Amino acid sequence: MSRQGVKPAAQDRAKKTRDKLLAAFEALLKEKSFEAMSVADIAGRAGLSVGAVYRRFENKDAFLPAIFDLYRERVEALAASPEGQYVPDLDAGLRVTLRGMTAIAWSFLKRDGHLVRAAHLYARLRPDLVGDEWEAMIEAGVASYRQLVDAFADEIARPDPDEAARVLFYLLNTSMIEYGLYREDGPGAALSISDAGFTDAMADAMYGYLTAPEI
Amino acid sequence: MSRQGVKPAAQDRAKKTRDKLLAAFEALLKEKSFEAMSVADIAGRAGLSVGAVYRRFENKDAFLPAIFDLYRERVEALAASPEGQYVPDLDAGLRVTLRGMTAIAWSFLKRDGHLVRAAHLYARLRPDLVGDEWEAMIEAGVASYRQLVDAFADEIARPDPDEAARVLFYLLNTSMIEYGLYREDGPGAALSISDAGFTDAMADAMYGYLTAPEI
Amino acid sequence: MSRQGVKPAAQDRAKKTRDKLLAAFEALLKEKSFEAMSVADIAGRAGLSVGAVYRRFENKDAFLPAIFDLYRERVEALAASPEGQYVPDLDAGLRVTLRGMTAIAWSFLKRDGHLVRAAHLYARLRPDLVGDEWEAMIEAGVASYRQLVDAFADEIARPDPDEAARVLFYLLNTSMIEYGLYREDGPGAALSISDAGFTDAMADAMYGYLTAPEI
Amino acid sequence: MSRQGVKPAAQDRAKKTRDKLLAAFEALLKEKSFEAMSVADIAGRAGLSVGAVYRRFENKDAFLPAIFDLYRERVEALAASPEGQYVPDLDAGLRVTLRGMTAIAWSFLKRDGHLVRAAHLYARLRPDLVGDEWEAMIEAGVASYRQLVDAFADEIARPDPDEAARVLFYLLNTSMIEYGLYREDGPGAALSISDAGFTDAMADAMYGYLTAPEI
DNA sequence: TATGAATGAGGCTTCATTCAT
DNA sequence: AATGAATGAAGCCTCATTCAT
Repeated sequence: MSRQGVKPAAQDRAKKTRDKLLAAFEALLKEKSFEAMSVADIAGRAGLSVGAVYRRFENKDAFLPAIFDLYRERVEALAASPEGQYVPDLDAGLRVTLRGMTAIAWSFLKRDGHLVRAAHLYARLRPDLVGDEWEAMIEAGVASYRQLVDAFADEIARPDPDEAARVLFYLLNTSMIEYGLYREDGPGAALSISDAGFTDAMADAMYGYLTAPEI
Repeated sequence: MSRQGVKPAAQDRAKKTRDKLLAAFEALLKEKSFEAMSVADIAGRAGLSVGAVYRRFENKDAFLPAIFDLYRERVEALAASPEGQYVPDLDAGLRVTLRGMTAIAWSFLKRDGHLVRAAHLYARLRPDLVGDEWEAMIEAGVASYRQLVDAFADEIARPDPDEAARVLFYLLNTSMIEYGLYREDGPGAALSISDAGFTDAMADAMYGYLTAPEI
Repeated sequence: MSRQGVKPAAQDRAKKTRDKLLAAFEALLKEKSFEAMSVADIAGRAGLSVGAVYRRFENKDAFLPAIFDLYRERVEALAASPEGQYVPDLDAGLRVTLRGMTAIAWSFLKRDGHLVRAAHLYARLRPDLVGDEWEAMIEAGVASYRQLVDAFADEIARPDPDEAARVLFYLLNTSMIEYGLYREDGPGAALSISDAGFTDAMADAMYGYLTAPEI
Repeated sequence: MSRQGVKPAAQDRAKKTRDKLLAAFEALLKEKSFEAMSVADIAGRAGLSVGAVYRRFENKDAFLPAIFDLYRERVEALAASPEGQYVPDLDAGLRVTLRGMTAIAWSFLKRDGHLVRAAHLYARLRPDLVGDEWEAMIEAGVASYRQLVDAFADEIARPDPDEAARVLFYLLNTSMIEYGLYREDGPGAALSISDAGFTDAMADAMYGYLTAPEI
């Protein structure tokens, strides 16, 4: 029987196995780092055997790209959800809108931070394996910031809206993640501030960047 | 007074060995991650045997705190050097001063980024071993920002100067490091911008944070 | 009922491997001490890889309790065999019966002395790991001596039959083992005597203990 | 300067160093087994350097014979002391005399058991290194028992006095050591008896052996 | 001569991967 | 297809011994 001729039932089963493995992998990601996790761990958590893992994944490293798949999936789910609709509220103004955005980003981090953490970590530790997984995510993010920049063009002093959107994307991600994921284990430990105070401060920084007049 | 029962000559040799090991360790840190580095690697790079490593370091993990020692050492060296003297130039104003600071931070990153990278990475991966290494560094950094905040109190809208200094410390570190160390392997890939453009943008964000009026 | 989720075939294989390892371990025990034996030795002797050892035994020390398992197994096999049936022969009398017992113990030592040696050695060297392995063996042994003490109550002068059985157990074990296992390497070197002469002498000592009148 | 020409002062120093090492070795023997003890341990305990150890002892194993030297030394000291004079008291009789002997042996074990333990252990574990250290000790011991056998020839039924003395030596050593040194970690755990009860029981066993009539 | 630093073989253990069933 | 047993390279660490100072 040809490869294409795999029966739907078999395909279903194969997919179900893969999903079980990915779910197990994600669950473990909440508990330990990728290195600290053995293939047997993943298999066991999925209720499968080690051999089954190697039927679905070429090797352990093949799980790393899955981090980005899951990450993207959650971002898209957020974007599609009502919660994620930060429609630029022109009446409220840029600053308030930015505060709304940082608050949403914060809640995303609280929920799916393990994926964000893993994505950032392995982009650093194994850049070769991560490859261009970032690009699609970045471009999607930048595009949505571009909408915001365009919507509030009046308030914004930056001459290049694309660059502004990119800096915005960079600043939001960077500033939120460090504190949201590693508060006590890095520069975030300097802060003694409430969560809302923090997200507002970051929004203000972005606001300041966007509205600072040319020197 | 010399260490009990250890002759000065022996002490010298011991120190020289330790220094060789630390130099080898730091060199390897530029090439690979701590996990990817074996004790034999460190010994070989230092021109020593494995046993010599274990005479100076209790175990492999004992090298991790050394990352912070080296980091601190370099920060102090910078602070003591003419280059590191960003005396608040009251005439130039806050914004220009901040740009000067981000530029200095940038050059530090270009030179000693491997230490910064390692410090951030292992603060995340091995928080237990890193302990309170951050604290002293953080407090020193915050203190110097506090001077700046006080010097430019007129321009600054934030009501709490200590909090402002802390957010400043956090923002500077976070925003510079991500781009300086991982440009292509994270959100930094969104940016297509010159180095100076980047450091200025980050300075502007900090400026914006400091000067944004209360809502 | 089979172990959860483990097919009988796999179970068989697993057991076979464990048995191979134990056989190899026992064989090595005849040649060298536990410390002198590496895990690779055991694996090699069993025709297996090092990893296979660690699938069946948590670590090298986990082999130590096996010494006692094997020991017990052999004692039980002896007790179940015709040779091991030293039914108290009331007509022959206590002294002759004791001589029969020491002779049986002697032949056991000649056959399974390596286990006895290892058991005694590691009970001394690693008492923590041996734990209460002795207890069951001791109580079983004491119980069988108690039968003998009761059977020959007429001939025996000791007032407390339980204590008598315990001293008997102690004396038999102690006196036989030293000479049987280490003849030339300890106090046993003092003796120049035939095997039968030795076992008879030990039996006489036990007889003397049992029959000595109260002072 | 020729080897013989070593000055007395230097010889003194050499001897003092050796003595310090032996004292340290013996002290460590009370705490841990020979294998568990490193050369650095011995040197450190003696307040000397590792190199100094290797100047006095060819290698670590060269300490093993010292166990027997110390053992012998203590036995001789006991024999020379008033306490050790178990002059056969003909009036008291053989059985009482034997009880006196086991009591003396017991007190020796309580004091110098660490040497006895080590001697027995390494005679087993390293018979090659121990060589004929036992012989002199054995012959000395046997000789003293021979005196006793001769003194009480009337009470003793054994036809061969030399053999009797040898069995006596063997039984005393063997039966006392096991209980005195390893009570809980071997057959001795079977006994629940007072110290005096134990030594008396062993004496009775020896008495029984000596007085049992020929069959 | 003494010190203690350096050596390096060898032991234990882990775990990604392969393979027999 | 699935299972889980087996493999074996590779890493960490110890410590007897040697050697530079």
